[in-house]
Amino acid sequence: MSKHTIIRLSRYKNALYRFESLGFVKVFSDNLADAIGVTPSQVRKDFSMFGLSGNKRGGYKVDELLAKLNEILGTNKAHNVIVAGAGNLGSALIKYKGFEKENIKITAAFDIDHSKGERAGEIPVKPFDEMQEYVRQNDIRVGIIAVPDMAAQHVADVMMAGGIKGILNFAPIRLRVDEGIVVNNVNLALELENIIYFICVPMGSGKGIK
Amino acid sequence: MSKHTIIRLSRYKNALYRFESLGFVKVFSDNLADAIGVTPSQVRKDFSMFGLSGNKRGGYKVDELLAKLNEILGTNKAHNVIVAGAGNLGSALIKYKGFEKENIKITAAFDIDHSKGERAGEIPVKPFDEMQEYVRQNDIRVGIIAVPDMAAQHVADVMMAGGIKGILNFAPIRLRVDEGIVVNNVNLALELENIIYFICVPMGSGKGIK
DNA sequence: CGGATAATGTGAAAAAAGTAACGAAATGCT
DNA sequence: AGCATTTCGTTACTTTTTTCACATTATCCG
Ligand SMILES: NC(=O)c1ccc[n+]([C@@H]2O[C@H](COP(=O)([O-])OP(=O)(O)OC[C@H]3O[C@@H](n4cnc5c(N)ncnc54)[C@H](O)[C@@H]3O)[C@@H](O)[C@H]2O)c1
Ligand SMILES: NC(=O)c1ccc[n+]([C@@H]2O[C@H](COP(=O)([O-])OP(=O)(O)OC[C@H]3O[C@@H](n4cnc5c(N)ncnc54)[C@H](O)[C@@H]3O)[C@@H](O)[C@H]2O)c1
Repeated sequence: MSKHTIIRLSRYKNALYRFESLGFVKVFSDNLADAIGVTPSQVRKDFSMFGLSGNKRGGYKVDELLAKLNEILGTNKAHNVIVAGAGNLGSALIKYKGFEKENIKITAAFDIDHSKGERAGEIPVKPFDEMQEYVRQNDIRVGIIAVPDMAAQHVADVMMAGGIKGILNFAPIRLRVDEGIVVNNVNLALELENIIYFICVPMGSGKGIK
Repeated sequence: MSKHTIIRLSRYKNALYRFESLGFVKVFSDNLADAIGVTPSQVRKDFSMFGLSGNKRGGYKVDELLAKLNEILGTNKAHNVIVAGAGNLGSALIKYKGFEKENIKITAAFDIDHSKGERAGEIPVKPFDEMQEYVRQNDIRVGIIAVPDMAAQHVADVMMAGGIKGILNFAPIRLRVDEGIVVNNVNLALELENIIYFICVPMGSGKGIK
């Protein structure tokens, strides 16, 4: 199943929560399409791929659809996540409350610098040495890498050794991982570069215009 | 030109810097392909779309290719960027040194909370009221949104009113923007959800397997 | 110097993703 | 109840993206 499809499912889900809080009890493919910026066909096709069906004229029932999407996406169950690196970015993530409403909970952070222990809110910042054992004991499946580039591969290796299956990586390098390990990279410099390219091109050199 | 192509160009560029620092003077499409995880054909096709050419047997000269990529991507010129919101995420961004090596500089941050002024390093945190004028006077073209969801659309509107053309948005909402404005969204909860889906599926319900 | 080789550049083929179109079924209205 | 209407679900089509394949040409080496 394509990654893009899954991303859209998450977006539908978020849109549905907004519709729900607005008092909607049913939605049409048009509504969802507008909400996330795709065509109604796309919505229906995405749904049909997962056997999500509505009523021929009544659209989709918001609560049912939400329940099914949460089940498909795994967001009906709680997921515990750890963070490696409690520096600038790591502490921002630790303090963020927004993950919990998606049923995702950061349970611990790990850093080689012990002094980071204090300043990161409620979530404990533990010594990095303890990470692998913590991961194993608590059956953690997802880890976030927020350490400097040079340390990222090593951290990934330790995560995998502990049994982690998915990594969200903020370091601007390509991690070498075992078969079956899922890695999503967030490269912010690259996002900015990308924006810069697209705002420069239209008035730009003439190169690169199709 | 496709966004994905541009992202790959940025990746090639990063890989090339690493090759350069390793002493490489020329590279082949194979090297670049391995480095960023695509096929050699893809590399050559990407390059050919921008008239980037190498030598039939000697590959590509690293320094020349880098110069051309930097020109195409706009990274040969410095770009000034502002941040709205100097909270957890905003301050992490402000303190990050990594953007400067891509010739991107955060010149100011803006927050409605004046007390944020102190704790954000060298870059000044100014009152949000001053943002629009600052953007205009300094000809800022790119803004980063790191304010709470509810404030994000308003911040985007002010940015656009000041003349900003590209937005990197961390708030988990879809911004409504004028024609021609480029928006890149970074939705971290969604990235985590996505990872969770893909690590759950293989052993999962059997649903959703193609 | 000339043939062997290795790597490019590109057009054609394949695959993937997205869009449109339309029959079928549920709803509401008279 | 019957009819008109609306919206789904699915199939067929279009567009985009990626991969393949190979002619072309620069380089190496005897
Ligand atoms: N801060 C940002 O806004 C930002 C933006 C883009 C990318 N990034 C990337 O995110 C990562 C983290 O950035 P940051 O600004 O938080 O850096 P930082 O230097 O503030 O924090 C890194 C933390 O990792 C810890 N650390 C170092 N080596 C470690 C190891 N082997 N094991 C465990 N912990 C270790 C350090 O003690 C430090 O606390 C970097 O790879 C950076 O390139 C950050
Ligand atoms: N912190 C994270 O790790 C994280 C993760 C995912 C998403 N996000 C998103 O990033 C955004 C920022 O998150 P955060 O954790 O830094 O929040 P935060 O609450 O720490 O910081 C938000 C800052 O924005 C300021 N602000 C509020 N309204 C404003 C306005 N109208 N104009 C200017 N400034 C204003 C506040 O004073 C505050 O300093 C949010 O949209 C959040 O959903 C953050």
